[in-house]
Amino acid sequence: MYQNAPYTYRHPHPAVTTDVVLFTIREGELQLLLIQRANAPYSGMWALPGGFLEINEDLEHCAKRELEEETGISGIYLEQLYTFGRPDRDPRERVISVTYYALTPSDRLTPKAASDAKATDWFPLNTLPALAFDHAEIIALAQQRLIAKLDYSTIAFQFMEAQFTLSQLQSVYEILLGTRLDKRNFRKRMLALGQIEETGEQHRTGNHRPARVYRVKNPKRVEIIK
Amino acid sequence: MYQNAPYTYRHPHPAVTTDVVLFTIREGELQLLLIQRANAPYSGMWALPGGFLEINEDLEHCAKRELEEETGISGIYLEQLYTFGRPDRDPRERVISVTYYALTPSDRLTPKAASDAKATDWFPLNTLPALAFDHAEIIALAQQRLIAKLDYSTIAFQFMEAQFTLSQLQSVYEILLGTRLDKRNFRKRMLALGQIEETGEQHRTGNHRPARVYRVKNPKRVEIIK
DNA sequence: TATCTTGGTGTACACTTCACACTAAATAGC
DNA sequence: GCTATTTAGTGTGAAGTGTACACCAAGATA
Repeated sequence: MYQNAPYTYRHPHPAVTTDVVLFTIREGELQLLLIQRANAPYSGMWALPGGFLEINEDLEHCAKRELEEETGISGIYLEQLYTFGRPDRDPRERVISVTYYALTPSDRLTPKAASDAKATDWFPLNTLPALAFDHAEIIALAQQRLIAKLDYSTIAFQFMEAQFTLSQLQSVYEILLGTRLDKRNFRKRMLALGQIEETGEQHRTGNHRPARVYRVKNPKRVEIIK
Repeated sequence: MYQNAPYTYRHPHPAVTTDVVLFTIREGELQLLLIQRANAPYSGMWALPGGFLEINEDLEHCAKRELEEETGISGIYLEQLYTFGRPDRDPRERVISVTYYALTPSDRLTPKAASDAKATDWFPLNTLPALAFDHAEIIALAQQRLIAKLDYSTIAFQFMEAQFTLSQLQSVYEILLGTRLDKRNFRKRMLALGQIEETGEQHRTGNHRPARVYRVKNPKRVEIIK
């Protein structure tokens, strides 16, 4: 199958891939999206969605394309995480992986069975299956970065639907931080950011007072806050 | 010259390089190290020290090796900055550049004329020469990251010699932030970090009281501070 | 010994963060 | 339709953190 190989270089070149750590909040937990590998190496094991960079493709485009091809998910905001390049991280050849992370609301998902019939599923971070390559390391770094960013950015808003209540937002923060937060202080802080506004609508559910509905003023934008 | 080219792939592969943004404080300014290109493309223009990844070499090793080969500077702590990969960023072929940044005290430098006779020099950030490739963009990002990290890490200690006075440290912060700082508050804050300690020695210079000398407790380590 | 220069120190006020408890509005069951 | 239940929504005081600010100390020089 290499018989027509037309790509020849004077010096050896590594392959370049992108991989995406896509987080969501589901079932009261932080979860992430994995695909099951159909082929060697690591056949049957789970891995981050990702794949090889095309020769005239922007890195971020590659990450988005592979994510969509493998999981059907598109239109989300990616942020570059880190570039992994240990010489032995892929047994086939030298592979440099430029990794990205992203957050999505839990309904936007529909991780449809991908084109090439691999399985696709969400996993809670504390019950991950056996992972291919150095993907466990990548995930650990992504989680660390996500938690750190909670403190000084509006990154958590990316977990929210277009419309949400303050209780829902608080619940997201509580899950991510692993602690309960004070309701009054939380609301004060969120409103003081000036990044969300009331829609005027109400959200009714269950036998209790309805909640005011909010939206993010400029979604797709992660603001850095003092 | 391609006649013996033995490196053949089924799919096209990009080249991978590393580039390093090395900052120092010199002459009361933030400066960075550039090398003058001897060959096309961008011959005669200035560029970040860096070069092609060897096929079995770790990314960070490559960055350190190229830095040493081109400038004679070694033994400094690098941190990965970002990976740049716009398809047209290098006119020769597709090149992905994994960039690093680093800080060094101003005396450790000796940017010796490099092996292949290119010029090497320090430049203040506001009077940079014409830069090759997308290196202006890389430098801008590195500077932004450096300033941001001042706030929540001990990164500035990496500009210091092994021994330094609090006035010298304050001067570094003032140059980086572009403002004057209050002496008492600055000292209080630095000492409260618990990252520096007195050596017991004194630093005498000029006709005034000598200054106490401090050292960083664990150099080579950038601590994240609340 | 007087002058000059940088090194070194404490306190009061403003502001931010944190702890804390009750009323409001809707639903469901009787 | 009244009561119970459940989540939504609101303010204040205390503690802690950050900021502004001025004088004495120690050595060098003339």
